[in-house]
Amino acid sequence: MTAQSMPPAQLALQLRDAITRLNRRVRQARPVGDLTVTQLSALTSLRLAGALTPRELADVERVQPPTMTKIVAKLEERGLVQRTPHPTDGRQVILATTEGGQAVLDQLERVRDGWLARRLTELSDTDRETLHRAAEILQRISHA
Amino acid sequence: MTAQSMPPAQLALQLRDAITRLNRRVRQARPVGDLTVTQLSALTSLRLAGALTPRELADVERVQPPTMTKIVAKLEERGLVQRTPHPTDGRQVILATTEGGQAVLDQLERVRDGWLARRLTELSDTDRETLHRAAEILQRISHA
DNA sequence: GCAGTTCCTTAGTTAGGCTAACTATCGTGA
DNA sequence: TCACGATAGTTAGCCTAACTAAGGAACTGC
Repeated sequence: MTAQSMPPAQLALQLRDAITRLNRRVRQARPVGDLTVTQLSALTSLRLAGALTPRELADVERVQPPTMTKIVAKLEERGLVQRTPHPTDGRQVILATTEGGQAVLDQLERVRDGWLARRLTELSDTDRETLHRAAEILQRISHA
Repeated sequence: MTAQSMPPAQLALQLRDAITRLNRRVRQARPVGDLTVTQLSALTSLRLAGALTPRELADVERVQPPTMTKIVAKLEERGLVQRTPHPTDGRQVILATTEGGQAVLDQLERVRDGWLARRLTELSDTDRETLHRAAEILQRISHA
């Protein structure tokens, strides 16, 4: 079936099916240091940005602030992120990765998303190119 | 960045990022009759297959049997699926959609995945074609 | 006919999401 | 200047969704 003959509603179903199943699969594989996909994602975003407030990190991760409070609490428990008070605004907190957090991400650099990466290795260049373009589209959609 | 210059490990990261975020978004929108995405997915698979045992449905949905027990329990509570004993094997149960379940799916046919479908409508034919091909690849991967 | 296996369920845990409501701080306008 | 609304973060409580461990019931093979 081509794009011309597939209406958005049907594509939505197929796409949702694909992402929910793949999401389950990816979540099953807990790769690095017992961190979940969600925790790793937050940690990665934090390092990428350098330092963020919880609200900013919540916005980046597309979750509500209380959810980010929990995620950050888990990461802090493990000593992977650090909270420092904002220099001028007493309400705000600055989050940053610790050396331990950097180490975990460095390890991630080496291990990466093993299961998914292995599957991708088995694909053709064309398929990988398709997935790459699809990922860009989906990221754009998610931020709409 | 093209497929040639993007190694599988990096593509895996990008793809994982895209699907986890989109998954969060899709889960937020509870479309039909108070059913969750997970429940709808199971119900859809069940109708597609006609009738399945819980184990088979769990395999299709890529969850562990206890998880499927809970999902089926919720669907049964709402009268959307029916359990009948296996004719010869007393351990097994046969699951099938009820008329109510069919009705919900028919309604779904009409409403479909609203939020996602709307986003897809805004895309170009080329982008939709890309997503369609990507979904096929991802579905294949999830079952590997 | 017993031992092992399979199927399903129950029980309990954990992660991750939400909303509502609270505390503390900030900023501003009368 | 100070009272009050707005903002940042957390807490509390609830839900879904996944897991593992362990159990009972039924089947199967020797």
